[in-house]
Amino acid sequence: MSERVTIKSIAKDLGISHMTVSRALSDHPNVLKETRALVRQRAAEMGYVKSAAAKAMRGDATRIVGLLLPNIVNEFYARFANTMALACEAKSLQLVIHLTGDDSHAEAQALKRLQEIQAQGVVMVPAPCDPDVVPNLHGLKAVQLIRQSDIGQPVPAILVDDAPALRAAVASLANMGHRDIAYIGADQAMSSGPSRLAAFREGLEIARLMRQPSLEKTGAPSAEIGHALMSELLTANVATAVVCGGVEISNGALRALLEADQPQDRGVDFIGYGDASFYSWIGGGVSTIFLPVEQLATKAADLLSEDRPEASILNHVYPAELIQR
Amino acid sequence: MSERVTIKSIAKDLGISHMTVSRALSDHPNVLKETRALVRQRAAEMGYVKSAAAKAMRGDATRIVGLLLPNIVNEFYARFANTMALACEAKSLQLVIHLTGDDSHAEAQALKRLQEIQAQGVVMVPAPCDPDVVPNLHGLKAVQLIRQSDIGQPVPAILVDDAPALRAAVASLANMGHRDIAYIGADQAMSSGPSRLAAFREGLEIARLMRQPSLEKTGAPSAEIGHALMSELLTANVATAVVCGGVEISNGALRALLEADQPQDRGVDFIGYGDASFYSWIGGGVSTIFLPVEQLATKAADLLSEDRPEASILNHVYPAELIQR
DNA sequence: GTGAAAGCGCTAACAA
DNA sequence: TTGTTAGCGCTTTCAC
Repeated sequence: MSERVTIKSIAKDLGISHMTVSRALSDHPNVLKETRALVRQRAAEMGYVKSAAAKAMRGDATRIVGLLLPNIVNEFYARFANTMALACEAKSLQLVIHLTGDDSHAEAQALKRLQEIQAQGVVMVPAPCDPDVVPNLHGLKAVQLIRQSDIGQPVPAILVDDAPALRAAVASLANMGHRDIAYIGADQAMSSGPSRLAAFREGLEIARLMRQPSLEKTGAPSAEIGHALMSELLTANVATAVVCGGVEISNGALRALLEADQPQDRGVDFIGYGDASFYSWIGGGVSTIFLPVEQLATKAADLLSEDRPEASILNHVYPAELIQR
Repeated sequence: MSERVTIKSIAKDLGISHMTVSRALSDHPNVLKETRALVRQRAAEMGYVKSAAAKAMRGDATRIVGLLLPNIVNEFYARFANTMALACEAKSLQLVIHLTGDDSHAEAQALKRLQEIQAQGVVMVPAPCDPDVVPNLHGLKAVQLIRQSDIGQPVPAILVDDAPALRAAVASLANMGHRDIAYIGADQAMSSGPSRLAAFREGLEIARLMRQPSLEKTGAPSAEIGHALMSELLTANVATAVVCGGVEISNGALRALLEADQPQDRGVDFIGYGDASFYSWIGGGVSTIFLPVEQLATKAADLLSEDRPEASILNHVYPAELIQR
């Protein structure tokens, strides 16, 4: 294939200095209009593209940011990625996506690769920390998402406060007359697991309902587990309502419910977690705890592109919202 | 913040030549074991990371590949991105995702950015071509996905052949006794629109059924349109079965169907398009035309990482599959 | 086994 | 207005 077109090759082709070419292509004032036009045309003809590598080596910002997610099929992450990708296009940032599978080794690897290409920053859902691997981000501007984990530096976090929504979920069910409200959520593997369960319990307390350990089901955050836990609940046939604490788990649980039950005469009231698109209509609409994904993603993009020195080691907390359907 | 750590700064720190540092860090044979150990340790302490820019400038491969998608919320694209991201991690490639929104201007822009960073290749769902913008990819190795569109060079394409599955869908409905089978799909804005409709018509012909123009509904590929077209169909109340030709459209149509209809006594048999996760269980399971996303994505990653010169301007066609539920 | 020089593509700073 | 020089971080080539 043809050789790479550089400002020097253009300069040679035109019999001028490569600096004139550089200036012409960079809109420097000190170039004759005619020269500039000539250069630009020839550059276009020859198929010139700036070398990002050369610019990066001179210290220019790369306009590359990273996004570390456990996966991207989970609808929450997919929507986050989508929104953030859009925000990045708008800010003319390139988005490098790494999937970590919640593995801290993969995470460390991804961070290293991002540093190598001098990414300007990274938004990461920190993997459950493995003390074995210390993800040292030497100077890389990082923003933690959803979860907070101690990596070397203190970094800002974008978090969701779902406690009020969870309490509201319990309250609304209690108001409907439910007394046997179950909870299905993630276990303590993630810090969010216990805190959601705690919020659920607070909700019970506020409603002056008894805690029933047999109605609190937790497990790994996956649709399969959610399905299994919900099935257990349905078999036991004690609970009259369920609140979910986890996106995947909610999907699985909902599936178990709809498989067992007809929407018409459903015996169990259900409040999901997350904003899967079909919640809005399936079975007449599923009440759910809505996470403000778009806001989170927009904020993340803002934090990365904003250049303020060290102003914001703050946490940015967005409230989840109970959507009743 | 601290200055960037380079081989030179390490060398100065250690009082040796930067070449020795380079060799030590690159596992060159000609370095004293002790020196190597010393250098590596100091490098780790100082937080050294290789400059990808410098390596790129010397002509080394960047190990960066691009992925251009219309969006990433569409479950098909999300799954594709997920699989390809995983494949890239496995091949230690970095994945840069650009969302084009099917806009050829955004597409051209994204391609340019990828060239600037010397991406090794790009997998792209070509935007409906706007003769205004010519997305010239000067030497960038490209692979087209799903759709085929004439960009400067001839490039390989990864395509889905859904015609057999569409015909099979019609056949299976005909076998069930349906005579008034409707079609809801994308219109001619995409090349896939007409070809799917054609396959549907072939299916009718094979089954010796009459074409009924009023039962062929097409429109823009969106869930809203799918919902609207399905609603029209239900109102008209002529069709006893529906085949979809489009992921988004299928989702919308299914929604309209489930809103109107109870799964039990459904009067309309439905065959969707795509592999949204809830198809497997919603309403007792939705028959659908399954697209082999994982295969496509794996193939795409392979094509980009394989280094064979120009061997494969071939198209790689994968058959869609009718899944009966 | 180690070091010095050169050059990848680009632009700031100076020279003409 | 245009040209020359130097250097960003790295490795290949050639000395030592």
